[in-house]
Amino acid sequence: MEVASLKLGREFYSRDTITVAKELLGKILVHDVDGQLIKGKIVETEAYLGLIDKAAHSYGGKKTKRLEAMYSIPGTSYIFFIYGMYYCFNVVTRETGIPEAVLVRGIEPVEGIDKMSNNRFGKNYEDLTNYQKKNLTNGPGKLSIAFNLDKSLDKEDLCGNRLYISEGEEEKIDIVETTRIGIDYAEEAKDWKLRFYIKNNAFVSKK
DNA sequence: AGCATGATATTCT
DNA sequence: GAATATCATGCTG
Repeated sequence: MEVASLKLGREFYSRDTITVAKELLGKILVHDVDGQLIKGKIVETEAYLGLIDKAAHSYGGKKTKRLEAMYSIPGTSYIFFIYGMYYCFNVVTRETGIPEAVLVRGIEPVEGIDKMSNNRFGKNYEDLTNYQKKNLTNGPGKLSIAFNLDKSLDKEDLCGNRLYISEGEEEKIDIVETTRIGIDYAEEAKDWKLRFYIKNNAFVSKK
């Protein structure tokens, strides 16, 4: 039985990107893979501010085939391929046509943990080493493998039934604000504090 | 523990 | 042809 009210709607995504990045912390990412649900709590995000942000792919309003998702309606997924090996999952924000997004960098497994561990390491969770358990979903490339996220889910509507985000538990979340990862080339933008994570959470990629 | 390196392919110049 | 919003591995000490 579906509890539709728990799913985040268009109005959640069509707001200021920094607000969305912070409020995504503690929410639950859900991927329905042929009826089998993979769920995890979002614990780390980064905001990418399109036009003015040299770290963003869409800096200056650049438009290419790969960036189509960023110019789509808020609540669209933007999944890009990087370093010849990994996918990164983003959530498009703001009004349609403003190319801003939030990168999800860390997730704490909630449901379907054996599916995640098989996607990552080819075995069930109980057979993982402690090192593997710790590294299951603590990074953008890693969580994409665990959640089966790839190019086929680029431009997917997160207000649909295949891939979406739900409300988490009612809880007080202690947010740390700091600089983003892997964008040393971005000049002044590399010092902007646009990375947000839940304090003391084990699935944050980097303190 | 922390650092250096290599893997790998799509995208854009 | 170069760069890349990363990760795993294999050193080092």
